[in-house]
Amino acid sequence: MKNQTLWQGIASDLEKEIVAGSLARGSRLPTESMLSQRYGVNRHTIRKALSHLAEKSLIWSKRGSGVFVMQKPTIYSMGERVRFSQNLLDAGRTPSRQKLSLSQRLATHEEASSLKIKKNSKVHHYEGISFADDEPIALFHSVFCSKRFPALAEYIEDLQSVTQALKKCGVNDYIRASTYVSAVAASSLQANHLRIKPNDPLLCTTSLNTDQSGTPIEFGRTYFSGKHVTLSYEA
Amino acid sequence: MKNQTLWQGIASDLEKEIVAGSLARGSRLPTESMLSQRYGVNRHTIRKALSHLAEKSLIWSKRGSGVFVMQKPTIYSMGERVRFSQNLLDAGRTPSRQKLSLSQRLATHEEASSLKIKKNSKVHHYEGISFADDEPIALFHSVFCSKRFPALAEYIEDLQSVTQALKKCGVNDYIRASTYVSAVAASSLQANHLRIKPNDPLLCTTSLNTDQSGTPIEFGRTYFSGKHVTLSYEA
DNA sequence: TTTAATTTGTGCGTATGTATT
DNA sequence: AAATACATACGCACAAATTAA
Repeated sequence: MKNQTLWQGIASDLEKEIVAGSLARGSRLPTESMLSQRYGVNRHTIRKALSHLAEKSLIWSKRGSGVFVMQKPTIYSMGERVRFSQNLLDAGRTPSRQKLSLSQRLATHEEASSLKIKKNSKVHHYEGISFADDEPIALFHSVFCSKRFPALAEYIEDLQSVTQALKKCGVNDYIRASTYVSAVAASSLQANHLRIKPNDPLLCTTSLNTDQSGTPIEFGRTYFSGKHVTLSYEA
Repeated sequence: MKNQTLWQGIASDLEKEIVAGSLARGSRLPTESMLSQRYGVNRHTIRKALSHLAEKSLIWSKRGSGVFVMQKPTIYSMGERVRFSQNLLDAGRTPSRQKLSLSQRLATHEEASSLKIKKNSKVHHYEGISFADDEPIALFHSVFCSKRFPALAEYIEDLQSVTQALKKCGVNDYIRASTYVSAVAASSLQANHLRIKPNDPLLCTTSLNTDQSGTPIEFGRTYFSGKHVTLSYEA
């Protein structure tokens, strides 16, 4: 480990602290000024080291706020009932969602056949970003039959929860009927939203939820950041 | 595209020149000093922009030499006769190889069964890096039956070519019998050799070459950098 | 609600080290 | 051996976002 530059030494030093746990996951690092004093180097040198750790997705920074240690990959359970918020709470994370769009449009062929509705039926299209502790971990978009759930959009808008909105529509429970998983590379747009790099691996799940009678309710795709999420298929 | 910082504007400017072709693939960029004069900014600002383009694998820099535009992905043909050098020459690239190791050891079960030799037979193990225009594009390792080719190692050492070394051993032609392709994430060691980031996608090919009579000659794996190589299966 | 302090981000200037030409 | 070109590092100043008073 000789012949290291200053920033390389500092970066590997901080990395050791992170993997050892003395810098806890999710915690805030000392400020750049603090670190530059501690190591006796210029702030730019600290920033170069931090930049390297950020590239490796070990930390992420927020202007005006601080630099934070990335959380461990989230284990996302894919059982019969898939509930975003509960999954994250179970993993000890704080869930939140950001709406990107919520509108009505005509169903695609794939959507119509999956939902078992007529082609060119109107559907609610809900699209957004899922966060865990302010870290984006997934992009989702799903469609619901407008005819069956006329007021769903308003409920989602108010409640910020698909599960709660569906309850308002009389659907007290829904079941994951099928899930397909594939691996794709992130587009630049997706990468931007998920704060990762383009072409980073994404887990793409295509899923269909039905009510208890087996009638399709929701069809959608979710792109999980491969760095942050591990899908789990345990019973 | 408003509200851009200086380095962002310069980076997107240079990126446009690269994709448009006015900065040719493989060519050298103006020096950082030149660019800082051209754009009327400090050299550090140029370096920040270049650093961003390097992260996107659009350019790469060599200390003391210059900054170069990355080559296009290499179309690597996987026809009946797979020849590393000829493939690259066909693609207009300059091929070279760097030996990492060349030694003898016992064949693994997989290698022995593929080469149709007895288990625990000795094999030549040849491992290295393939370059195109000084850019590493693949890691390879392959094994040959030591009993059949006793002097192969010396020939490879001298000739730096598997095809030529095999000719010295009396194999004037060999044929790709089978190729399996999968996608894996780069280990840190692989990433280091290929100048990419850990977990970047690699194309892993497992292949078996035989002579004209169908007798196995060479069994090996090659890990292509997904950024630089596209495998082609055209006839 | 407004203000002030804090913290990260951008940018310039300078100097020196190191590898290549 | 000398010039060139990228890499590292220090110091200063200000902008932009956040947070706390």
